[in-house]
Amino acid sequence: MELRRGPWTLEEDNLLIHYISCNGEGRWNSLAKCAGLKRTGKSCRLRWLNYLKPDIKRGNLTPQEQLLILELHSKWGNRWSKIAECLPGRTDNEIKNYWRTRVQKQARQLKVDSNSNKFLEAIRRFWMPRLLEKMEQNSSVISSPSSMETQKSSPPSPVTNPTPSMSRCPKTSNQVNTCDQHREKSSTWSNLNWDSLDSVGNLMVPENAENSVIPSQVCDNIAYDHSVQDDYRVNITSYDMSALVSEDISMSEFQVAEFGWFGEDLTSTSWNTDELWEFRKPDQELGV
DNA sequence: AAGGTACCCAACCGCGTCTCA
DNA sequence: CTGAGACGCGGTTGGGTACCT
Repeated sequence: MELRRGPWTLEEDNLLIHYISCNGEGRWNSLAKCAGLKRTGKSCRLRWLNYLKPDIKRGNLTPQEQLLILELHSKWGNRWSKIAECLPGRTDNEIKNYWRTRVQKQARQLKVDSNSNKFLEAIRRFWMPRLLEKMEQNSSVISSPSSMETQKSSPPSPVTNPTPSMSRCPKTSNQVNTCDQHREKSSTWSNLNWDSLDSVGNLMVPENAENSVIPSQVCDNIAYDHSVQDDYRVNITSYDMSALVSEDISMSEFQVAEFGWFGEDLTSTSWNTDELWEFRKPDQELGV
């Protein structure tokens, strides 16, 4: 029998869902045959785990999820499945994609290794606090959680949307995107402060940034202290970020190539205001 | 308007580990 | 113990879409 490859069709999704709902998952090779799917067991498993499984959370990663990913990756490295265990409803594939497309891109532009201490410290000392600051700002203009627009995490709907089209939020006009735009800026990082952030948290990048490095004396002297408890799954919302925002290091000590990432997330991520409030409730557990 | 580019993400691939006969 | 099949993980690719020039 010739095996099918490529994108799954609605019919295939329905076959897989129906079979698993009746017989459970596992034994993927035989499952594929019994369900009448011309797919490998591997393909069926992947489709189920990454897309069709009912408890999969759709939509962009919330800021707190992003923070958790950064923190866990600094501890565990590319252990995507292990990291995914701490983010209910998120798949290792999704987290891996996030890391590769967002985080590693920033590291490349900084010309540092995404696993280096320098990059980690840049994240922890500036991006995370800045993200939290943005969250504070956003929450302060919100009158009440109940009035917020709510984005419910919805299970995949293969019947109506087997392969959802991607949607990218348009970039704001003042967002920094390209090296050409960077070259237009003449300021130096020694002059950089938080006022260099645009309205959505992007850092406005100076001309000479691409040749700059983060001073090692700054990063190397910092003891890397993981304050996160091992049981991330339980403590996902009680993660204390206060230490991150209380550090007294000026931005001018760091020289970076582009910090568009968190700012971009703040605009492109459809994290909702309910989640912001949830993030501020220290004792609440997240979907565990 | 059209072509080029960047981005996102679903899906595939290779390989290591596990399980069981 | 060993070999085969199943499973799971991490790396990579390719297609679709949005944005840019």
